[in-house]
Amino acid sequence: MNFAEHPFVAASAAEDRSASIREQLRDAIIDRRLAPGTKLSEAEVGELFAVSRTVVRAALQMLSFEGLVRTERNRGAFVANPTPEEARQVFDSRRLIEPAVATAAAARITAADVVKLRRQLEAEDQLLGERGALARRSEIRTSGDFHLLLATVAGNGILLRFMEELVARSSLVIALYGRTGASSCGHSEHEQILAALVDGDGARAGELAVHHINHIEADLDLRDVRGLALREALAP
Amino acid sequence: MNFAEHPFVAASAAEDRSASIREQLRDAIIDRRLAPGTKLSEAEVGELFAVSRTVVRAALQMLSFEGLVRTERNRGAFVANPTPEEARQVFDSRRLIEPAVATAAAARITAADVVKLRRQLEAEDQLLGERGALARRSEIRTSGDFHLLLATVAGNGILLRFMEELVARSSLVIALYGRTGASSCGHSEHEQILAALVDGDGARAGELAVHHINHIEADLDLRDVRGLALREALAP
DNA sequence: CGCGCAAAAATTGTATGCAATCCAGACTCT
DNA sequence: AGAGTCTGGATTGCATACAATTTTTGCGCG
Repeated sequence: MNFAEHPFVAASAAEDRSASIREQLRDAIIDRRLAPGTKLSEAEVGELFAVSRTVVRAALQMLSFEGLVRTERNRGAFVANPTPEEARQVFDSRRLIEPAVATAAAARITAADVVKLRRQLEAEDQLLGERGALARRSEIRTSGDFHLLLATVAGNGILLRFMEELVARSSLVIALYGRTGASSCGHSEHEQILAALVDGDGARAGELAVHHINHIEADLDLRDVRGLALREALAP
Repeated sequence: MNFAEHPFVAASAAEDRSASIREQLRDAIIDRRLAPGTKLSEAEVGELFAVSRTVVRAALQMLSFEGLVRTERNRGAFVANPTPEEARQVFDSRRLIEPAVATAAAARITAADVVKLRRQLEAEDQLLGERGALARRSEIRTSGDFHLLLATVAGNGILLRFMEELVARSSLVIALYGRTGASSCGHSEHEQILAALVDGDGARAGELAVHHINHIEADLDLRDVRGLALREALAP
């Protein structure tokens, strides 16, 4: 039952399959097709992607480093289930890093960058118009891509990688604790940030970024309500 | 709540051998017993630690994520050889994160923390007194531990992990580009920062942290002089 | 003497087998 | 019945075997 032509795959080429699996799993986690706490059995994942456990393990290790899965020795890997405290730390970190990223981006942005960013905003717009849970999920991920694009423009590869992790974890947090997924990442705020960037107004871009993050976090319900942590998850 | 002490420690190295190997390799890289560009052959490392290539690969993958080794597909893993540009990015990132860490630490520091930090400073003092290249190397690493301790006190696990990576890469950069390894991490500045912390003066602690990083970077020689990049390394 | 070029050697990428560990459920004893 | 214990099955951790790829070596030729 290992038929190669599976729905996914197709994505990147045959080379570096563990990276490909990592990305697909990450996407699935981020838009919550995989619920937090879900067990990611090596054999099962391997069968799904038609690879051996070896490469699955590599992918899971990467995701573990990113904080998207939690691994327990001799027990396996599970989709991360961030606590409210961890969620706060994620947003604290973003509040620290993103304004600096925005400011740096303002100083380095090029016309080509602007084009890319506008395209990104259009993609958001489109999803915003659509209805349905699937669109909501894609919206969260797409919205995160805007922030990553910004970090790319900023030109600091290390901060970009940090941002990748933070954005991914944010998506997970939003999916978990978000009240109105819709306004999760106010679209107009992205536009305002972009406007500040093209004006070359780094300071304003930074401020807007902070406000933006505050708004996102304000939409979360981070009350400690984990009384029923008897079993982290119940879906095998 | 199985929240293992993340910072260093590593508990007993007996279990999880890949983590143990990762730490030993990291230490070796940081104090430059392993020169940048050195090839880390899986078989060789495995023989050295008496484990199979499987666990070596896991360790190398982790180090690759940390930016301490660079892996090329089908070619292997090499000790990272950061460019001046990467070095600047490391310090830019630290200038961004560390003041916030210091400020947060000032707000949360406890008496027990102060004791730990003082002990750390004493260890630095001792190494500062010793002569020899080995002491210099240990000094760089120990000095970094002060910063990590600070990040632990700050209480944000995510930023702590970022700091771990940044400090490790800094050590590598200092070893590579440092002029006077001795003053690489002015000891008195650590003391000043600690003093600000016990005063509860977060703002001052933050400022001192920035100055401190500036001093470290000022001691580097980051001119682009990589003309002889014919072979990244010559020591097999 | 240097320059391609092909085969061998070495090294990494992946799959698979085995031992150790964990979990679920049946069983026993009180 | 309830609590503890034991055993069977499943899953992970690790080592090893094999395939794919790169690097080196050896050789003939200009």
